[in-house]
Amino acid sequence: MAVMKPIASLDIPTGEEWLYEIKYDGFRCVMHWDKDSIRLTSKNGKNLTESFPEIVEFCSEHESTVANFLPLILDGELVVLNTDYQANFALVQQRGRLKDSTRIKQAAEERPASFLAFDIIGLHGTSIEKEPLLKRKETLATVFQQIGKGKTLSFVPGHSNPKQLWDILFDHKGEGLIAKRKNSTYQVGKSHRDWYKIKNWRKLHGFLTTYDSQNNYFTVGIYQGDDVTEIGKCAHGLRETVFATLKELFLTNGEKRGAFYHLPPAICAQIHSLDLYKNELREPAFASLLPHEQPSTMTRKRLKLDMAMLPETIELTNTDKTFWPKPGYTKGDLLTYVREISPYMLPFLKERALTIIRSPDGVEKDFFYQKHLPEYAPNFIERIPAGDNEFLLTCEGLDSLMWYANHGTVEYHIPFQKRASEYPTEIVFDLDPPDRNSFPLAIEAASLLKELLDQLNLISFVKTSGNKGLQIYIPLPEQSMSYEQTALFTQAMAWTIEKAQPKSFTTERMKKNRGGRLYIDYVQHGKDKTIIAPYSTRKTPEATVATPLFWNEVKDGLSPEQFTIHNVPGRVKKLGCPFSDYQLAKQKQQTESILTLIT
DNA sequence: GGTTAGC
DNA sequence: GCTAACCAACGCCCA
DNA sequence: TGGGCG
Ligand SMILES: [Mn+2]
Ligand SMILES: [Mn+2]
Repeated sequence: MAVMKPIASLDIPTGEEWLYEIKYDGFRCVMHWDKDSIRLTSKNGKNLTESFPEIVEFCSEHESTVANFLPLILDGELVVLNTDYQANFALVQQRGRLKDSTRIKQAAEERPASFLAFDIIGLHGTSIEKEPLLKRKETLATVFQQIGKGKTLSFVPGHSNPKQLWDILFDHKGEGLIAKRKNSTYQVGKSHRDWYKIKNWRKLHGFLTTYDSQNNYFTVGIYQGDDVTEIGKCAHGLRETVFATLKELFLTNGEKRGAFYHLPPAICAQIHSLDLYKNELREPAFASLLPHEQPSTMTRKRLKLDMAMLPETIELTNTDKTFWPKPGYTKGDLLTYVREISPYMLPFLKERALTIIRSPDGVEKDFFYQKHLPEYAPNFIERIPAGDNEFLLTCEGLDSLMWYANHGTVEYHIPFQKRASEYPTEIVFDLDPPDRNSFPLAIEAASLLKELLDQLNLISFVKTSGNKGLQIYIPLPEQSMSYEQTALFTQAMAWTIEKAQPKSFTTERMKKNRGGRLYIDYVQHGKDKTIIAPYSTRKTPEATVATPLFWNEVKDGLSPEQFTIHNVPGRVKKLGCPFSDYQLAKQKQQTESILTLIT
């Protein structure tokens, strides 16, 4: 299926005539949607229909909503989304390779794909390629008004402010932007000057070790300790004269082995790349040569920081300082973690007054709680007045999060209500075993609680606290219950659990009276109480994270130490965020059963 | 981590 | 100019 | 009222 292809560009074209879209990393795909017939075709003509049954199923179910438009042709990107702004190419690629329909079905269940439509080129069976882009976008919007909101099939909106869009994209570490001329027609191929792609390149540092005279590629290496590791091969991006000089250098001074010419680490370069996947750079290209830099500085550690794309809004200090001595994680690792996890974590921090724990010299050194913003804090942190010329802490975006992390914040605690609201946004059960060894008690209690909540038809979520226990969330619709009501419910449930297994569970507050039993901390849910935020790091020796779980993970073998700043970002990308449907559940939650129970 | 009193 | 000291929460419960 | 608790 021949499609209109964007032309690579290093900078964003600006002006009134341009419309901007998020670029997603997936399969470029055209959807032919006719009555009782959905066909997905890649840009190379490959039929993808069988590989993405969830898309086909969604369309079939919603066919009646678009009956008036059929047959229609949508152009878009077939993706597996990590977040609204970042797609997971590795996963969509794996999906495309699956042959067995059972395995395809399973993958569609675990990580469902989305078709993100950015253009419509056929309507009522006739081509509308000659209509201007803005008109096609309007048509597309009309079609999607009928289909409705949904994750499986959605609409990529155009934006007029590229700076704003780039900021969002940067915060989410998205793939890039597409700039499209508003009045342009749809022209297959690349012979146009109307669509440009601007990628969100990571800029990393390495040295060149080998020249391959067969294909003109240079191998990029870095130091890993004293050893040199190769991370990719690079040919494009240099001016012709520079490239020729570089080639000549390798040919004359390099040690020849077959078609290869080797040099010891000396020539340094800045490289553009989309990502590092399995120690291999994706789409690397030269940005520039760095004649004044030392190859000894091009280390694995520096690569990690380069790939993290930490915001440059504030100066990030002491990135080498050890914060978790036991596993050897540094402040740089903390900053990298919060940067990576922010799209998943920020929704739970926004619009709430925070209580943080800071431990500026690492988790084994002095720490303190903080609820008020110091006067010297940057202006981009929103201030909630709290009398006495004091202001409560807020965290509305990545820049704020980075500022907190740079100040040695290792824990983020949040209240159950948003600022300027009296109503809890969720009910949370806090299950505290006496120690890590008793974590199985938390698994037991959580499973029991889950059964009870299921019987009440309540949607619940579970996370590790990152310390010793588990916490169970019941999202509530806006202003649906008061704290007085939720208190009655948490107390009733706590007593039910305690009564069910009094030898294992207790609501006794005094530690000395608990006798090795798990504490059902129902007091912890209330106004002005706080709970550790999802994905917050913890001040534990192992650098554990308060980690959202899938309910089917709550079983023997689960333990809090399995989830650390080292592996949680990867876990969330691979498995998805178990709390991704939290907002949806909040809307759908039926609280009648709770209200009945407490009256 | 940032600020400030004291040397 | 440097170092050291100082500062950075709070509400509820019950003996 | 202050120590325990989170
Ligand atoms: Mn607790
Ligand atoms: Mn310090």
